[in-house]
Amino acid sequence: MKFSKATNYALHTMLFLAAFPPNKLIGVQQLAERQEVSPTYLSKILTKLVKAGMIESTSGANGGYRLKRNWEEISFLDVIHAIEGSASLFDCEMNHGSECLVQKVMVSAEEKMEDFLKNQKLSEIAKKMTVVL
Amino acid sequence: MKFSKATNYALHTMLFLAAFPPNKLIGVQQLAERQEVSPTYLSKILTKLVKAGMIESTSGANGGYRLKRNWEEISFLDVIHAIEGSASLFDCEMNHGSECLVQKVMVSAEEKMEDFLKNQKLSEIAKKMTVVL
DNA sequence: TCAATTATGGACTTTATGTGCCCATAATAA
DNA sequence: TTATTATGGGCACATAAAGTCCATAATTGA
Repeated sequence: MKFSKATNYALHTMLFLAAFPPNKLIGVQQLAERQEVSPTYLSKILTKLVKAGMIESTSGANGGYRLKRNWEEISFLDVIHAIEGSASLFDCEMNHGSECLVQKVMVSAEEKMEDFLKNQKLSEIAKKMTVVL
Repeated sequence: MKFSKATNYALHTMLFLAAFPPNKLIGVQQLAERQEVSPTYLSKILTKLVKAGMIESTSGANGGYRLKRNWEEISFLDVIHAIEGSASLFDCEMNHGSECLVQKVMVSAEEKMEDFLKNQKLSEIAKKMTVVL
């Protein structure tokens, strides 16, 4: 039961882009260097963010990534779901058909965490950060 | 990012024991049959609960497991920590030394979930359950 | 005391997933 | 056209979860 490193990379990348000059493109090379991760691996993660509609990419020389217009409303939870999926953290598997009380409690617990993460907007957190560009 | 099946088995076992006649011992065989899991695997999980001080075991014929005296105060979170450990769900690993804002947000989120689980006492949940002994 | 029963612990296999790399392909700019 | 950059498939490695097998210890009952 751990958040993946991929989620960590995704969150850091999004916050970095939030502090980066808007509309300016930045390549996966530079993003990868900052986080000390291989560009090939990071690019897989970025592709997921593209498909989730959070960032957009441009191929070719001087290409790269940048945030999409609606980025100010993107929350930590959105990023996490884009990388890890949105499935419940707890599967009961027993009690086929009938509802499981354990499951209900666990799902409620998970919702407490998600409600919090839903309110952590990238734009708000980025303001609090000191990013060295 | 998933809770393990082991945690599921542990929670179900604890709730079953809570609905079982107190002081009466029940063997791993019967507990395993209920949950459709192999007795050898379940016994590893039960040993963790014993070491965490939640249940006690007796070897030999007619031996088995039962709750310890303080069981009414045991929460879901206690059981989860006994099985999965108490480490944070999120490790930043970057920003050696300096604090990471992403890490702080994630830890806060985790605490929201844990605060909820801390208040879900086995005794309370067991009351709401219909267990067929 | 002996045999049956039950938990404990070590070592192992299997399976799944995360992490990371390599290379071919597509798209774009100079 | 060539250099650059993203995309995608496939492969390899590491790690952890899930589960098995067997030896050992403890306890009960005959």
